[in-house]
Amino acid sequence: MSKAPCGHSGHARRLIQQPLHELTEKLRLGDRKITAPRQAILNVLRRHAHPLTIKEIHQELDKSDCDPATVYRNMHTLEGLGLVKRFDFGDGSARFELVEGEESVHHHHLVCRNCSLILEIDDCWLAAVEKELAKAHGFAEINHRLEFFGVCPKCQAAGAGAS
Amino acid sequence: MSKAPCGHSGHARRLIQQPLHELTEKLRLGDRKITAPRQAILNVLRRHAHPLTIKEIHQELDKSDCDPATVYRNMHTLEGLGLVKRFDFGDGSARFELVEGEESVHHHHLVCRNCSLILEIDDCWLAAVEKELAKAHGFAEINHRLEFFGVCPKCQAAGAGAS
DNA sequence: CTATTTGCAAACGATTTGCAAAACA
DNA sequence: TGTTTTGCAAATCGTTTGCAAATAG
Repeated sequence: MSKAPCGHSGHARRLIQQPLHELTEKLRLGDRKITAPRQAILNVLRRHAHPLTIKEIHQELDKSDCDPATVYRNMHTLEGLGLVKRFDFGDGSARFELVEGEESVHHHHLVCRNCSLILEIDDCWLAAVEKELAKAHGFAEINHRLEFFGVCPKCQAAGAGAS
Repeated sequence: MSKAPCGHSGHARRLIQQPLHELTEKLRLGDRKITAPRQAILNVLRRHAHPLTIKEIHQELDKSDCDPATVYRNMHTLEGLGLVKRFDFGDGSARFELVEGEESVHHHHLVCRNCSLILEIDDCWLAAVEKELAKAHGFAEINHRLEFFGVCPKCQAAGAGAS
């Protein structure tokens, strides 16, 4: 069916995929050890243009390369170092995506409510809104969490009419 | 200081607060029984202009008026009937807000990362974006989840500099 | 009276944590 | 070698569910 191992596919937004050594370099700069589990996790993330759940990451690790707890711990570590960004699609599982380059290119997703197909949405028009809110309510360091949900073309065709 | 029992306060956006009988009427129309727990829960929600967690709702119920499981079940029921709307601030707990009138007035929130102060944001500029996305990617029934986070004025003053 | 709802306790899934052993630097 | 990290198992947290008793209509 689809080529993505977990049923995800869709927009190949940015497959820039910095080489592994560039990622591990960031670990080093953060005084973090370059362990096998970490390299394995980074490699899994490098293979995907979409955010992955812990379960998806762990399953794709060569035959349980490491314990789930280790994945959880490392996602925190990597998030802290700015190597990955956490997303929340409201389904109870956190999702993680590799951050490219220096800055996290702020973006959102369009997720199929039915098959979980994920499209990356690059544009974000909310910086101006954030400024307005900051001014209007005196808040500082404003950011936002935004995701879109809908039914993808395939699922519309399949479930035509019924749910 | 604030009158809200759980430390929340801020924008008293819409305290329209339809009378209880108007709410229970909706239950009746949905073929749902008007039980004590349900009335109690609706009354708690009626007292707040901001979304509440299950725990907050349960704690405010007169001396454990009902079991937490009952609150969970009822929030599903009420959500299904369109009486409440579910929000997700990404902190692991669902939040529920009473829906006013017939339609849920679509809105978002500005949440203080430090003290959880919640402001209601009425404007939403994303209908147009949803249409664009629908057209561009062939998705149907698009909606979105959007919340803003920041540091409120008080917390800025308090934690000035340090975190 | 009959279907719905509740309370209670057990089950669940995602995530976290304590601790001793294993692995990096 | 000294510190970080891992594996494993147990603990937590929010939420769901099975089932018999209580209750609304």
